[in-house]
Amino acid sequence: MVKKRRLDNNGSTGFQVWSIPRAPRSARKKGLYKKTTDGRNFGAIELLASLAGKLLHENENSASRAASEGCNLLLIPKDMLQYKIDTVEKSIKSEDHGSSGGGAFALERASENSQQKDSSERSPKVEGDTTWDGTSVSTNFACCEKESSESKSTVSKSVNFCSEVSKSEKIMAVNEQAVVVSCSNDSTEEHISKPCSTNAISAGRKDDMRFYREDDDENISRFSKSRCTKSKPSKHSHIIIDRRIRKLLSFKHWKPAPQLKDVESFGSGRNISSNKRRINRHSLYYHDLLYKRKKLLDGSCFMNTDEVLSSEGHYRSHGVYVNQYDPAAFDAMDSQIKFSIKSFMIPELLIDVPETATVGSLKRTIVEAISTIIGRGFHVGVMLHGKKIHDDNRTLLQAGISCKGNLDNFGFMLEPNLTQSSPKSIAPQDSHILPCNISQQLTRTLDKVISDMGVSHSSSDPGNSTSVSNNNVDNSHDLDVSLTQDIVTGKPSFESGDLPILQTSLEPLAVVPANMNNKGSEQSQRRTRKPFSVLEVEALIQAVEELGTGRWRDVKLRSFENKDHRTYVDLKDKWRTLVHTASIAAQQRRGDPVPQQLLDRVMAAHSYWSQHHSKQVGPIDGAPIEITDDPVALPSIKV
DNA sequence: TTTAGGG
DNA sequence: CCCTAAA
Repeated sequence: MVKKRRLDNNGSTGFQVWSIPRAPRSARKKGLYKKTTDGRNFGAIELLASLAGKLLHENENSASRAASEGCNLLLIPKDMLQYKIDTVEKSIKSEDHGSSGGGAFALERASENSQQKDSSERSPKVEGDTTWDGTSVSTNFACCEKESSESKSTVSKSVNFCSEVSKSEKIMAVNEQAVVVSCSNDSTEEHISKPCSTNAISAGRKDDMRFYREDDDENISRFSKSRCTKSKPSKHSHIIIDRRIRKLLSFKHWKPAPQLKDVESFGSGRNISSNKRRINRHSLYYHDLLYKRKKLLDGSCFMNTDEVLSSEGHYRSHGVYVNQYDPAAFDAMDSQIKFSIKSFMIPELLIDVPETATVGSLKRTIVEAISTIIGRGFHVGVMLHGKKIHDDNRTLLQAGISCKGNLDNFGFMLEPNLTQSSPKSIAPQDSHILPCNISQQLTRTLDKVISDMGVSHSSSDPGNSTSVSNNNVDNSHDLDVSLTQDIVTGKPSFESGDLPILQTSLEPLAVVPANMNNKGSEQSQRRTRKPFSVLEVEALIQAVEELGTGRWRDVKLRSFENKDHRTYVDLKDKWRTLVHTASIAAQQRRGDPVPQQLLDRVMAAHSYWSQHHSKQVGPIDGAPIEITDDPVALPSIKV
């Protein structure tokens, strides 16, 4: 899935970026959209670069048009930028000269030049109804090219990158005057509507995206950090890129910040997942996005620009984001450009909290630790299983934190504290970049807290103690890769640009799950494994013996009606594994052993129902088949 | 929504 | 367990 491609357009700055183009599910499923390891696939930046190059030679009209639709995005090499700024400034004043779709046009040509073949990525048209008040919203990218043999530029190039992908719209969201953007799957609607308020726009200027030199992490190069305000609308131009780019660069890397209502059901990923799935196709897309993102973990692919996008297509106005640059992640690739959204980062915080500490003291500890870095103005909430722990007087032990052990459902929540809000102290603009990311650090902190406390498995459910234990093992194991995963999964981040929300929103900013390093968070969170008990297995076998396979819903209704955590899909899966288990040597079986007797029944029922069409002639209640008397039901030896 | 399978 | 094409 990882697509990388270098583009050297018109001899201008070459961009290289990691991009994860999407293809329709069907295409992907059928392998029509296999990744190409030779990097033949286009990259978003490549298109952007092409565009930039083209734009350099386009007339001002294009720029004007672009600026008028600045909700999209811009990516221009810095050296071009100066040029564009000038031209845009002029043309903005003279208004749009009717060069509708100039940007798109450029893009189309660019795509041709870049040998873009994918028909599904046909050059789209600029949305005619997209409006823009002409005010610039800009986000800066400072990029640093890694020196490579093929790179012409030996020195870093700076790029201005203005797009919804990165900042502008997010910032608008901050002020709750968001540009409404609804994203959806390929070839469907996207709406960029409502011009952003200048107010919102002005907030965007704080954003800053940077590229780091891979080989010089500590000496992070910062480049163009220009900003735009409503007073200086044209400081940065905007060039509209079509929805293709938008999808490439943004949607697949966006993730919504959990709202409290989502968080409330944090502990039941299933509910979240299924509910989300019902909302609309946006959420479907989102869900898919997360899924893909999750898959990216394996592919070491990343390009993270965190965004807030609710399933309704509205930006949420609260969220804590941390974007993170992980050198290690890049090491795996010979990428030339690394970039990271400027984030509000916090150095590692190690906090020792005794098990007997109270929740309140834990909160205070966290607040203290963080506030020394970002200042006051917030407080920390502790979430466990989707519920805020309000009783600060309870100890962690009493709160169940030490007992649960399962950090899946444990997290912190940074909340604004209006009484102490102080923009200056909270949002140190252009603050130095600290080496760590808050979510990660919170994670680590929490992990440490938990580990220091020593996980006491005083679980009341003996059947779960093992899984609890396993979870802890997993957590510690995953810790090492949390950085990468943060990037890939786009964990909520804490950006200076977002910080103003701290003063404007009463709602929790976000939940920072303690184990953000886990594969999924929020709605994509995998259900905690719940092994089938022997009794359940027996019930399943019983039901299948009577109903046959292929009637999992009936099986569910019959024997697992009151077990919400066992879906018919689960039952089906379990049966499949049972059949498999029964067919392999006992020595190869894992997990809690299932009595051979039951496995024999499994094989018998499986054989029987594979010979009989369960759907049609399934035995009825009270008249279960006598499998053991059926010749074909004899335990099969075959594998 | 269910079923059936791949992962 | 998850995900999803098909039915």
